[in-house]
Amino acid sequence: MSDPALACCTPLSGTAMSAEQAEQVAPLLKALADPVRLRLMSLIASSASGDACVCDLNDAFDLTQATISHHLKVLHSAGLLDREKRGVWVYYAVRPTALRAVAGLFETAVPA
Amino acid sequence: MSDPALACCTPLSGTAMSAEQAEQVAPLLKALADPVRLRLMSLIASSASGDACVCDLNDAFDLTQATISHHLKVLHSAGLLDREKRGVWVYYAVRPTALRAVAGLFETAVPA
DNA sequence: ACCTTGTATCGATGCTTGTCAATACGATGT
DNA sequence: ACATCGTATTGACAAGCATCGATACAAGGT
Repeated sequence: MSDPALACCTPLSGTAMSAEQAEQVAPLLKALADPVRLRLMSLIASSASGDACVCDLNDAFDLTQATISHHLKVLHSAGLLDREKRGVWVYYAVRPTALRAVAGLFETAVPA
Repeated sequence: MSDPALACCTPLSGTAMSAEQAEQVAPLLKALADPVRLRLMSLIASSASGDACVCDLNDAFDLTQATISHHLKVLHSAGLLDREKRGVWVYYAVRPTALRAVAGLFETAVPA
């Protein structure tokens, strides 16, 4: 189980998805299905450099540092965020492949 | 709170999403973040008629009828499914607008 | 060596959730 | 009226989760 974010590419519509596919994608959605984690993803994704320092993320919320750290861990373990330590600070960046895997679910598959 | 599925249109990337937006979209993702509910959505969405009878959905899972009914209720309350009673049977159909609202989150916003 | 600062982990707590057995409701047929 | 069939609801239970305070770890600076 190296990369939890390999769930890919079968849209909801079209042909019914298998139970295995559902079990693979559901954890990604579960990781995203929290207001705080959604905002964390959004903050990181919309940052100019493409990544964000935990120190900045902490200030954006009215929550304990422990709680933010927990949410970042959830997103990281789901394969949605990359983690890189630079000196004392830790930077998180979104994994485009993981996000694309989820996006694939919602491709309407309707030409127009 | 007429339509819980009006959350719309600000992708994760681009500009950071507001706390209110996150609180609106998160319930939709939470409703989808379950393997059984994902398969239910997929089964319904991929059905030829566009909707599916509960009687058929029950047979597709190794779960109690009560459990399936519960999951359908979750999806319906989230605004992801429409419910229509035809005679003795109940048919569920996906709400395209709701699905599109979620899909909007993952639009890469990259032209190419 | 020590203290400081940034981040992660631990343990606890209260709330939510997935599942079931049992039961209720509602429509149809006899 | 009654029995039947499809679906929803209720109540209960175990498991999971978001949050916190406290603490640990790790890297730099003095």
